[in-house]
Amino acid sequence: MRIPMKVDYGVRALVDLAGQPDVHRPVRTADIAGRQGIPEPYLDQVLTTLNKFGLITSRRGPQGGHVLARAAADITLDEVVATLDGRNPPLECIDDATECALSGCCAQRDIWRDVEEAIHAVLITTTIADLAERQQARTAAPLTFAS
Amino acid sequence: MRIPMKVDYGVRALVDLAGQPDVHRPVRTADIAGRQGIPEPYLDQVLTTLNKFGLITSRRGPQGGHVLARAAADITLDEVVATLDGRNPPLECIDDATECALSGCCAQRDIWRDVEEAIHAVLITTTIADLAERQQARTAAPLTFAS
DNA sequence: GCATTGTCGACTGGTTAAGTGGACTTTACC
DNA sequence: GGTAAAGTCCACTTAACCAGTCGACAATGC
Repeated sequence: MRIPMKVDYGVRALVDLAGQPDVHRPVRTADIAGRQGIPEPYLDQVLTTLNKFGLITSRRGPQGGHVLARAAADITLDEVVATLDGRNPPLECIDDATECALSGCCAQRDIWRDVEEAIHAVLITTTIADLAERQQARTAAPLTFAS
Repeated sequence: MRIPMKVDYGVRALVDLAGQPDVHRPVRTADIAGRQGIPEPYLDQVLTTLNKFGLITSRRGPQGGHVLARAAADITLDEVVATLDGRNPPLECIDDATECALSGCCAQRDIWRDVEEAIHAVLITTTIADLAERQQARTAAPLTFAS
């Protein structure tokens, strides 16, 4: 039951983009990687798939970089997960009943589906904008216990 | 976000045991594997760890096999997952804040924790007995659309 | 044309899902 | 009581997948 690193990195990158002062100026992979502590060559792959699926738009060359393709408030976490994790159901049989001969009378299947829906419920109600906002509130007024 | 096969198999095996007419007679690995469509040598490993962590008790030799160590109603899915999947948090930083230098002001962390808790909530309210009951209701009165 | 930056593919190391073979334990039978 | 068979237990191997690295290529701007 782990969140793939791809997803974590992808969300972090999108939040980073959403938090830029000028949302239309492209941000370089290296900058995001540096700020977010992500191995750059790997982030590279993640951003490429985000671009391919239309969550960001990327421009090459000098002054190139990545920009959110849509308003941050329009990008739900659920969509990011689906894009990067390839719409994987938690178990094969949940989407494809033929995968398991016992599906017809399988009690577990309901439970795993409940789990999936519980996850879905959390992810669909959260947008990149929510996270960026929360993030900014924290960095602006960091918790200083020792002041 | 996948359920490991170990977990699926483990749950299936426990439900199988709970559904036996005589709960105190040991059931062989091969029988469970056959009924549930699980590769036998792999189920073997799963049952061994379930035994090691006290969810079942196993006896070797002729007439040997596996028996639930406790009442099926006392075994929650959450416990099975924890036993077989080794209490993995969805992301390192959730249990161990030192894992990520940015934890202090990381907005995502809350969300992943919400996801974890949503999963937990489903799993902790479901017991092996629930599943066994549901299972028996289905096999007893299967859906016969064409009658 | 050349530096800069994203894109793409191959490659490596670790983890998971399985399969294989053998050791160990208990029971039944003679 | 000794022995063979029926079982679980345990260590090793293989194949596939994920995380991460590296290097060649393509596009863009000056």
